[in-house]
Amino acid sequence: MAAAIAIADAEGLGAVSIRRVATELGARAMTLYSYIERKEDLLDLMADEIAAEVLVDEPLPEDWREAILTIARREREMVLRHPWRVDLVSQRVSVGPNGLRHVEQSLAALDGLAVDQLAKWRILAAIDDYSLGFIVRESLERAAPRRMGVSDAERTALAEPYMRELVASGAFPRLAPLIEGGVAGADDTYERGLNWLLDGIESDLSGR
Amino acid sequence: MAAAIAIADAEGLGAVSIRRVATELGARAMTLYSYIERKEDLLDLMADEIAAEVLVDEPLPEDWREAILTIARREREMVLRHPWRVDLVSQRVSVGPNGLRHVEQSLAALDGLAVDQLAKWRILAAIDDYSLGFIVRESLERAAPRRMGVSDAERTALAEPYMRELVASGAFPRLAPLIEGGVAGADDTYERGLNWLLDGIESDLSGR
DNA sequence: GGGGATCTCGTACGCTGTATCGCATGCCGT
DNA sequence: ACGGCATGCGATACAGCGTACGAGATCCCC
Repeated sequence: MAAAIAIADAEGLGAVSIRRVATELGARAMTLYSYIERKEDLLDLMADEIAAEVLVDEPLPEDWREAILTIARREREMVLRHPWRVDLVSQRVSVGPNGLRHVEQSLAALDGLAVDQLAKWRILAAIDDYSLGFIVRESLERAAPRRMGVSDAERTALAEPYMRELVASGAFPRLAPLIEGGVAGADDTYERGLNWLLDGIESDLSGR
Repeated sequence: MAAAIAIADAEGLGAVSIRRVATELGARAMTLYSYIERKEDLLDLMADEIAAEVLVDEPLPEDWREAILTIARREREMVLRHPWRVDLVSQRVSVGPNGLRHVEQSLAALDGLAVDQLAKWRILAAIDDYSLGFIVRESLERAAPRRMGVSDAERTALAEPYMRELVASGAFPRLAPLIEGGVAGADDTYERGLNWLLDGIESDLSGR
């Protein structure tokens, strides 16, 4: 598991093959099958292993919003450390021990709220959905240049006239200025969206 | 492209191999390489093709929240029709013509808002992130039973004692009742979360 | 010391994406 | 009408994948 995670961290999930992991361990491919039944099991184990990294050790803040933000930040940081996590997101339901501990801790963050468990569950689901979406998109944007390999400048060069044509076509009057100007923006995007969502939840809780 | 989409709809993205698509077209594998350079190109084309399905034909509602909801619903419906879309989400940045038209239309939904383009961009990003996260999670949950194939009952049988042990262990006091009771819940989860987010955005816009 | 269980892994099968190259076809200029 | 060339199809092949099967080696226990 540790070997597989090391490979994935360094070279991406695509580099994690049974043979490769075995080699890294000084063994042969089929040896791994003494410990796992299929490759998917290894992926599940990897996911749960890094899920431990989002667990908050110190006591959670009293304020539920601060508690949620603390956890959410750790989720994001974890994925930045292990970008391959997003590749698993769309294909494996991960409910290992550490994943469950994380859910339990997220529920604990809402201890102060005077609503029933189901309501808390729904609140968490919404927050998780936003987090997941943001993290996937962020990861993708970070990975995009790297994925293109050496062709980075080349792709940009190819994209240039394409963009220029789009702008010139006049079919995208609202999008065009954003492309031309670039959408740099500060890096507080994650927390801004999260706070919008928390604001909405809070105002709903307080009877709107 | 149409052949590939048909295969993916019916059997999942995993069934879309070059040979398979070629066979479906009465051709041989290498023939496809006359039209695409690599398989990734085909995937990009497929993604942009179905992106057309989220474009709203009729005029958008005046109210920006209604307009956003209209578009968001179409996104979700599209992915329900083509669940394999989520498999692409974590590996391809898709900016084909239809994808761009979709972005332009989303910006148009915010025409009524009195903020600059960058602010609109940020609002859209937050909404998109939530949508993406929800849709990925929903898709995953729908796919999970199917993915396990015949072992559906078998897996449930395996999971049963595991869950029982978790509940009994007392390590998950908040999670346990949710597991025991099941988390059915109504199916308006998507729009509830979306509305929370829109509430937060709106109150921010109105000067809080 | 014998025997049974356990762990390792050599081999092989069917699958993947795609590089290379031979062939057949059709169009074009003379 | 005919020769030559461009174009597109596809056969073959290669390196890689996950993993089923079963042989061999090792270790432990009676």
